[in-house]
Amino acid sequence: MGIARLADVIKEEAAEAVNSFPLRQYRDRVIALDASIAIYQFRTAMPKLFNRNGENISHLQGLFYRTLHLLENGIKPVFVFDGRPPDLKQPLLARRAEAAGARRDAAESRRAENLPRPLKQDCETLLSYLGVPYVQAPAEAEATCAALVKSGKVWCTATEDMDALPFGSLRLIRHLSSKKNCEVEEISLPDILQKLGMTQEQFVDLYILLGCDYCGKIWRLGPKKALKLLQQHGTIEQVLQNIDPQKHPLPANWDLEGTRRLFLQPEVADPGRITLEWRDPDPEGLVRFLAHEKHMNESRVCQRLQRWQEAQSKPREAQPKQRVPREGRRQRKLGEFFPASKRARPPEVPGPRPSRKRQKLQVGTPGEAGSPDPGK
DNA sequence: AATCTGCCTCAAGACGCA
DNA sequence: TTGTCTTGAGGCAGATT
DNA sequence: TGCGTCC
Repeated sequence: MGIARLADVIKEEAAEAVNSFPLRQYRDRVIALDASIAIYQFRTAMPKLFNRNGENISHLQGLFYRTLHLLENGIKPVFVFDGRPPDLKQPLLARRAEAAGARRDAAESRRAENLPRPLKQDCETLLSYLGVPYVQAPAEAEATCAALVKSGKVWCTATEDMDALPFGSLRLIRHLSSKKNCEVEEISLPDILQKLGMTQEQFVDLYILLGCDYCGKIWRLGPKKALKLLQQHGTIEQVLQNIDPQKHPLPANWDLEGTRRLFLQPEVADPGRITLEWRDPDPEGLVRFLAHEKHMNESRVCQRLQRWQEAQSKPREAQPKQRVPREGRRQRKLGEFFPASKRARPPEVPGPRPSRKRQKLQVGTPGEAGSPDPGK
């Protein structure tokens, strides 16, 4: 995969493009996250948590905790859901499916990339109660994240996946989830291009030569040579004319043009038609959904919400100028929602579902909020 | 000596208590 | 009743230039 | 800080 290689190339050849900032620097920033990757992580990295109905709820717990963590830090998250994987990815998915063993039909492999439907709906419901917007991408989530960044609606993409850079995300941050060091690594695409002396088109060519997900790689052409040759000759076509085709055979079915197009003109949600709005989390709805409907441990949910609310009422260290009345924020008191002791659990049945108002894309003002540039 | 490939492994999330 | 074994990163050996 | 637990 080109991902590790690209990270290495950037660190070695364009170290200036990589910086570390404390999470606090991103207060009031809008950050796009690939929902599918996050959810996949929660389902694999966490032990399986089954509620009394036998449903796996790892992803809900993970998403709940992580999102609150972001909100507590003043970050405005936007979750972007994957759409249909591009056709060029089909061979890759098929290969994965084949490697996985039993899966045989194409439909199966197609679905493997997307989240199962109920899973996704649960996440959307949870995000709605958290007051966090989400966007459905027509194809690759990373591509739509990049488009949102380019449009200015979003400050950066948070992902471990380097794909966002060839898609044109101007800023990419990594290690957002690790809570320990609380330091986030930010990679600046313009800085990379400047340092490498490349255009975005050439950068995409570089990514292709490093061996991206969508097409194979040229035999015996590694990161060092690929970079040097591209800087020297400008395009892959020119590079090919300057290497020995015997020693560097092309991969089979190498769709160079298709892959380029995929990165340079990807199918994305139109940022102009998307408005993002954040609301305060709805504690009552969260308890109803997570604890009563999904049977997450109620006291855990309440405890976490309480912590969140305490953080809310604290003055912000990041903006000492702004005097926020200590007690005053318009948060309602938690006690109103939660029975003081957890014994007051309502009867089994969730009853009529909490009105599942689907907020498609919430309307409101984009979180274009200005705080000083964390990037410098 | 530098570079590339292949193969191996490991671990992965967030909480709270000690 | 309940899954799955993916994905990326780092290290090392050995081949190729 | 490390480690057991989360359903």
